[in-house]
Amino acid sequence: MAAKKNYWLVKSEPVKYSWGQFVKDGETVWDGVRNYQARNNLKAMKNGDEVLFYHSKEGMAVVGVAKVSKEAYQDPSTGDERWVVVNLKPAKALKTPVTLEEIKKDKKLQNMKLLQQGRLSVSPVSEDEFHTIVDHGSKKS
DNA sequence: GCCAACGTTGGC
DNA sequence: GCCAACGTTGGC
Repeated sequence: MAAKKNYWLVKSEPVKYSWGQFVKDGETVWDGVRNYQARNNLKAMKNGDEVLFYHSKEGMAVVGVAKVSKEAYQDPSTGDERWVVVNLKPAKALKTPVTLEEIKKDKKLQNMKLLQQGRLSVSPVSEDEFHTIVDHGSKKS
């Protein structure tokens, strides 16, 4: 076991699907991804991988951490075989949301895909970046 | 609400 | 296979 764990970041517009709703649901199917890069990232997710949950537009902050509870499978919301989904479960909420502004200010986070490619909805995060963010989120600001 | 950036599509 | 047009996303 103990294959190396990977880290990711997914975004959602809170208007559409918020962290609060996610926690209430207990588990969700991450569907609606219609972008190849994002799709490839979904496919690379493994059970137990940790995923930063980011609110785009309204909020613009990482608000919690989720875990992959089911690896990629065919998107049930479309017959198109190209698209896949994963299941995610909330792992823990961040005490303080880590805002985009804060991420931009942190030297260690300058290489994040989030900053380089703002529009990508599922992106890889390095272990360092992951821990840095969770660190920010566990502090009172 | 606006605008810029990017990805995707379709015509050639 | 290339490139222009279009649509969508997301920050401000």
